Amino acid sequence: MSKVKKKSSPLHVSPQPAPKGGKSDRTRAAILNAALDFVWSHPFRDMTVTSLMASTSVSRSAFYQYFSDLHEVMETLLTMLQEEILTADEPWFEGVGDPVAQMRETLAGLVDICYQRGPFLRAITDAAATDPRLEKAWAQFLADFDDAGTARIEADQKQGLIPNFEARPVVFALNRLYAYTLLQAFGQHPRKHPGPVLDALAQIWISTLYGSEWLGKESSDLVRT
Amino acid sequence: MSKVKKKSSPLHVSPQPAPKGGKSDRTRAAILNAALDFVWSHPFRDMTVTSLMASTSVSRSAFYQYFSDLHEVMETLLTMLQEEILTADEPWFEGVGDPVAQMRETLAGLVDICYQRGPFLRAITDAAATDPRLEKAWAQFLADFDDAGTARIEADQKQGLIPNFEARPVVFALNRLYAYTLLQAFGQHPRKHPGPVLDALAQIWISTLYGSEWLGKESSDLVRT
DNA sequence: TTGACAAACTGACATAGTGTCATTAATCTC
DNA sequence: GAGATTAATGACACTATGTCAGTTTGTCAA
Repeated sequence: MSKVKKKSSPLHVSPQPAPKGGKSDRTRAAILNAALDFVWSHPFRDMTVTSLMASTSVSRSAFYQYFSDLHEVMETLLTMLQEEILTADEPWFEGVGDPVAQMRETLAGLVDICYQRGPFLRAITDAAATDPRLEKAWAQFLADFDDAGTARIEADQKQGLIPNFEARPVVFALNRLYAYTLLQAFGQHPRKHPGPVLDALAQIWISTLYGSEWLGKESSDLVRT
Repeated sequence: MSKVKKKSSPLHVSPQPAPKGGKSDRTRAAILNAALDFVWSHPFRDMTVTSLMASTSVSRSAFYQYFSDLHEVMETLLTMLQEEILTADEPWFEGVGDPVAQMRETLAGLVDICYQRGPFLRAITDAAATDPRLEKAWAQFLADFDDAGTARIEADQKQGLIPNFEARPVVFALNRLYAYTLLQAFGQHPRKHPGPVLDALAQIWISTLYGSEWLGKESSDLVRT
């Protein structure tokens, strides 16, 4: 199940250095990297086409041959993040074994990614506030988790592992819990420590779904700080 | 404890029609109302000073005698919302009686307000993404709830009503759960039905803090739909 | 009623950022 | 190396912002 994927640089994904297709888009990659660099230490609202292209070797107008605007850049980066997340281990969403152990592992993995990518994630949601397309893409990103989580819970309910409540609204709320807690904890420097954040999230998910009797051991050692 | 406050119009707060101080700011009120009207049916990103002032009887430049920019308008409205919320009943945050019953009541009250003000709340957070001052104000708004919730939980822990975990990170997460679930459920037309949303939130809060044995009756009848 | 002072408002301007386009420069192919 | 295709550029038009000098409106004392 787990494809081993080489972890990319802590600062930013290196976007297709020698891509497929017809175009030899070194400039495109430079723009994406410039955006990642920028967003690591500045809020998205301060990003302009001018400031972005200043850190490349080409002129401002070249930007428009690769992207129609800044939001399209962010949308591209969101897609990359999505791939990174989908490649990671998420046993709870698919597995059929011990749900509590799988839940801990899944939560820890997502916390780890969001800790690494915090400011960048933050930039995506900030950007989504000013663009309908990106807003939709972000909403869809969350909605996919809603579907997967609902499916898993309904399966566990059939097995009697989880009491019979209406799964979808609970998953909706738990996913917003997840996304926006991580966003606010890790989206800005200085980031909070991931340990206590993970503990809190695991506690809430597990006691809501499986009952507080499962809350034995701390899980913060599953994430590298 | 509960001051009875007349409920303002479902569409928008009527901002100080005959205020204190020196200025006879009818125009100021007109601007605030125009902003509320606008934001009820359009995303904040489409709001411009021109479009706002078009629905008043004065010119665009008059705007700048009352507010330095659009974000300051939103900040003013956030303050009003804050007052509305602080005036509402929130027995859980202050009370000392039966915590589960108080929790349900508090949650129901907040769900109700957020349902009424959904698109407006949404506009505030969208606007916060593009302005440091407003961003800070919104963060402080949430932080106040973090403090109040932490205090209540620590008190209940001393009484043995809640197990001894570290309260602050859990409250932080639960408040993000709360805020962003309501925001995404009610922030856009068509809004979700408040009933299932409240049920999900109550279930998560109560089973996390007091244990799932308290999850007897549905609480959705506490909110008017 | 008039004059004078302040408050409220306005039109015109300077600025910043966006997105487009005709043109030039670079690179590849034969 | 000539021609063709791709990449990059500078100049322009446009939108929205925020400022300011100046005009209108309202109030009140003489």
